[in-house]
Amino acid sequence: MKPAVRRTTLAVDVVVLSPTADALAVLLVRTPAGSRERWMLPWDAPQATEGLEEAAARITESVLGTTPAYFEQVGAVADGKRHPGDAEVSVGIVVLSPSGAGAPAEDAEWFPIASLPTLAPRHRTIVERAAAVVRQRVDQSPLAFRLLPPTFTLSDLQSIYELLLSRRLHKASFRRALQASYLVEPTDEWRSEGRGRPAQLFRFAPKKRRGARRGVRFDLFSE
Amino acid sequence: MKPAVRRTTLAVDVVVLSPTADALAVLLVRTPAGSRERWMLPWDAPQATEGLEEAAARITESVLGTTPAYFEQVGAVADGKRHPGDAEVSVGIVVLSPSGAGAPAEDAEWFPIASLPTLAPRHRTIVERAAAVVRQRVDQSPLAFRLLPPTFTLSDLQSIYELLLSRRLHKASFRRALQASYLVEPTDEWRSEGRGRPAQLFRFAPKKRRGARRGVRFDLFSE
DNA sequence: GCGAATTAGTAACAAAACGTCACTAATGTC
DNA sequence: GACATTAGTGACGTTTTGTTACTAATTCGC
Repeated sequence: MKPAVRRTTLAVDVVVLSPTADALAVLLVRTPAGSRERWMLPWDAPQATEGLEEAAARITESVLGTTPAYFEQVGAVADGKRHPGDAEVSVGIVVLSPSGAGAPAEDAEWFPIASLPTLAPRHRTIVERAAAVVRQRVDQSPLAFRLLPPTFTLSDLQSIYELLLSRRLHKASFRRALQASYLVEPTDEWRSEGRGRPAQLFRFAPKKRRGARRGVRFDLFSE
Repeated sequence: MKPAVRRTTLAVDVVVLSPTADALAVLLVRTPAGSRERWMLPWDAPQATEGLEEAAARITESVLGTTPAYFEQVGAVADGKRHPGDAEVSVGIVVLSPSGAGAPAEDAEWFPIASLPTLAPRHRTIVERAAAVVRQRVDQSPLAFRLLPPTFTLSDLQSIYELLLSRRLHKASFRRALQASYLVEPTDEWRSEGRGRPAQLFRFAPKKRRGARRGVRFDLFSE
């Protein structure tokens, strides 16, 4: 084998996710005039000196006005399908943005992930894979907390999990599991939403857990 | 934002994993004369018409002589660290090869993952991330079965899980969980290894499981 | 041939985790 | 003050899990 590099057109495509009223939303930008679709994921080529997550941060910044702190890679895609900039290879990156952080630029808009407008096929693939990645990692990384402001109520947190997993969770079980995980700590503040009992605010503050590793799970094929 | 593609040097770096006697092994190839390190991961640029997994299959084929069937993406890396071919961006791909499948080419060799020779920094990163990815997904995808021949004993399977997770599992728990998962079915064959009671051979044959989804896990930070 | 060693496989029990129901608590609305 | 609404918890039965201890089938040494 005589390996050799080859110059390839590369794009970083960013799936910015944020919870809206009652659905996960994706940030899309309007395409330039003359494009086949009206909307696309924010994307750009990575600059020479810049890492891929850095590129994703820069792209997000330009569309949302804030620099996000949390990324997950969706992976690289070279499926031959059409990309808005005709990149041969795309690197998909998910950016998690807390509700209420930043504001979409003039040509950008939030869309519920379940009802997106038509996208270039490559972009549709990336959004689907992004959703799968997020769903898969939600209980192995502190993903859900990155979709919330620094302090939040436990009901808020449960709603995020319900959005991400798209199924209802039982309140008592959820709280018991959370308690056992030492991931949050209460603050002194309480928030009254209008009606109902005020809720205590918590913050994400994971404590070192002793390595109580359990057996194998065999959670395959979870559909 | 005016996104535009840019030509970038890209490499597909392949981490071929296979179980050897008592450790996971990585397949490395000798570097060309004059390189800083003596060994490297097999790699190449993806050809114009070829997907990334296809490229990984081709590269593996050229080093091991067999076309593997299972891939996991490690993700794209553009960390500025040195790559043997000075690619700006690497896509890492894990290939799982059953024990005994194929034979290393003349300039290739298996190394236990825990004691690799010096690699270019980029390659070291990719191996580390590959190990992490495999460990993380082992109970969500049928990963372990791809490291075994088509039929295997339950003790074989348990050993693979122990290799991947690098911790011991309890036999009874392991088998009970496996039973409940409907992932394997027994064959009529038995294998005698020399000493000890012969073991029944099983094959990987996942059955549709009713979606008995449970609550959230909060298995964070399982370091 | 026969006991010791070795590997495979399982039954059964205790502890932990989980799903659920039913309740108490604090607020706003009428 | 009754009631609707949201927050939070106690308690109970069921399921899952970790562990121990056993039985089963083979080879090895003698």
